[in-house]
Amino acid sequence: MAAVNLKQLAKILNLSISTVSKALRDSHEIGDATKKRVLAKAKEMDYTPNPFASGLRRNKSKTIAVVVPEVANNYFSLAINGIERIAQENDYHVLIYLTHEDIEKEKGIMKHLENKRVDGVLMSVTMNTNNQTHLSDFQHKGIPIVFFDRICHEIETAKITTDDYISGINATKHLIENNCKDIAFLSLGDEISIMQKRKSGYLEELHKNNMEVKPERVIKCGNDDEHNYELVKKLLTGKNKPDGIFASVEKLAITTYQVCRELNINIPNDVKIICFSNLETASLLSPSLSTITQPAYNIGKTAAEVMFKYLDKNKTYIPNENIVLQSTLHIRESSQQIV
Amino acid sequence: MAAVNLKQLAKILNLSISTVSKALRDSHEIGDATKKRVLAKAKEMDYTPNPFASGLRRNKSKTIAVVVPEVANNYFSLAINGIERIAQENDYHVLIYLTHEDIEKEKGIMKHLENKRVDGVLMSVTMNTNNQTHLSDFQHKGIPIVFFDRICHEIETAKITTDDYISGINATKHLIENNCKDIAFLSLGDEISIMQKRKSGYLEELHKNNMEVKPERVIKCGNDDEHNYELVKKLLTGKNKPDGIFASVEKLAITTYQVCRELNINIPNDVKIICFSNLETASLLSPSLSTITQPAYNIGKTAAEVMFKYLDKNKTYIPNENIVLQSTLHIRESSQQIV
DNA sequence: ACTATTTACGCAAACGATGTAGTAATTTTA
DNA sequence: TAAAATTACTACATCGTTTGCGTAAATAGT
Repeated sequence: MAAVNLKQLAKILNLSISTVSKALRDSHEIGDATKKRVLAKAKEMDYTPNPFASGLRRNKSKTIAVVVPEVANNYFSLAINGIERIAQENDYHVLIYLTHEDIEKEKGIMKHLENKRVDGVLMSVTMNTNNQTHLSDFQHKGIPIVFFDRICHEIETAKITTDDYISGINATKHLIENNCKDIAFLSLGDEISIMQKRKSGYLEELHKNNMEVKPERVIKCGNDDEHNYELVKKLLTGKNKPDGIFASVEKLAITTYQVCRELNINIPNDVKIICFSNLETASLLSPSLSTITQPAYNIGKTAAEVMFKYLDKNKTYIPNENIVLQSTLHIRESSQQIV
Repeated sequence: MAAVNLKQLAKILNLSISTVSKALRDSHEIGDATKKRVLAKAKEMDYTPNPFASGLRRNKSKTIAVVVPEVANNYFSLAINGIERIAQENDYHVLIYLTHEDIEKEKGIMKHLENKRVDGVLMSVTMNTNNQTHLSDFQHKGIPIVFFDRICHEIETAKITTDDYISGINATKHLIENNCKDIAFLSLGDEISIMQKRKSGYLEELHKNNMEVKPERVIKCGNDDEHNYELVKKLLTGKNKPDGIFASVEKLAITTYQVCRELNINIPNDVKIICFSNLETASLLSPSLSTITQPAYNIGKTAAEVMFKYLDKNKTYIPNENIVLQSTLHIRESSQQIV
């Protein structure tokens, strides 16, 4: 019942502890016959090395951490799926930490992880992460970070993103092609880079089409869903309504749908909507929702692969590298001009 | 930059390692003045104890594992949310493992966890977990398990579930009240207890209403989405179609929606649908989806709380306990008789 | 004033695995 | 055939913390 350890195995086999240890690690110092004997007994006794002992000795945790804002989110849960897959393949364990978009919580989590509990961190920062000293401090402790999606430009490391700027352009262009004259952009905060990029694409495309860029059409939403609801409601109330909405994240599109339902605004007749989303049921919504869909699973998978590429080589320093995966545009009813 | 350890702290403070250690743990053996001096220096030097060393010494990992079939699933991601919250409050770390409904993977994961890497496991078993020896073996290693939702009756421990039998009755009753004469039940496998309970509720209610219980109306779906699609398509093709569908899990309802779309079957006119689901966008679907919604966040939270109740007392044995939380029925368009 | 007790600290042995440095016995080499 | 090299093992220090025990000095008790 109690876990068997090397000492007990050694005693039973009439060998020294180090011989058993080496045999299990297939060292050349140990004879083949002995190795076989040890392996057999170890299997029989169901021996498995104590991770704390070897972690302490080898200074390796065989664990990575994933730090994300939320898990009850289609994008992040798919990314975690990809990460977990690669971690299992590499015989690694995955710790998960949720920041709930709280920068203080993010700092606290990083502090907790500084003590070598993990070999590396995969993260998507908070919407409020405008200052990165807690991240560079962390890096200087010798633990590598790889960013995905919500990256931190100032930190030198690998960053996995999607083509947010292009997607921003394409989404906006699509709305314009479908006759939108006045497009609003729903942003989630404005600190983080993906928002800047998506917004840049939006602004750039407006500009290219000689459309007026009205600052009040960029709505800075946040983490409080009710407040977001009010913001969107205000946007869609009164005479001066936009006829197109580009939501930078899924939940803001959902909020918009709810507001439209309350205000009896018809999508896409009165207002057209497109958004970044990994919603499975996008095509089943009423009306079906046009999305820019990020390859979330692959983003997670890629982030993990990059991390392990360096961990395998025992490199704690990961040089700057930008890996950009492509999102796909799924045009559905919510953004289409009705003919 | 390199992490500072007790030895270095002790040298700087001109104290012994044990004094520093005890001071940090607020031992009564250490004088107040010394304690203050140590605490201050530790903070200044940013000391944090090595988790492997203390884990090894104290035989405590300060970590729990969550083993679930999927994470890209509204129910489980909400549950994880609740678990993570409680874990953070208790200064614990959360490892996550996905079985992808693969019983062999589940066994492998449990084997990996046997070596005291975690202090406890919160789990929802695979749809195929019909044999529990790997779980009882695990328990006998002295690591407690708490089950949530997909429980294993045979294992003696705490189990957090919802009122699945009652919900099964209520959902079926609701369909009958809305004039359904021939209701199909979409099951996910048939091994696990929640399926048995949901199905029992369904069968019981049919029986109570003197409705014929046709075995072919219980469709055993699985983990292969395409195969499920075919099963549902077959169910809804031809003359002898059911006029009501009770989907035991969210994804089977989504599949049903997709099939209905392909076959041009009108919901709820031709067939009414209700399902267990934590889909945020249930009310935005076309038609809006009637659901039995489980308190997923609270289930996770409760499971974690029960676990910590025992971990705090250093009890590795958790006696049998069934905690049942209530689901709520949300009636929407998909199941309603049109008047 | 002389013995008990308390206070405040240090020593050293764990925890379990790993890896370096040894050491006999055997084999190879010159 | 003596020296060198290889083989197959063991002893032991080490990773960083924790903790039981020991012990001086200070304090209290009689």
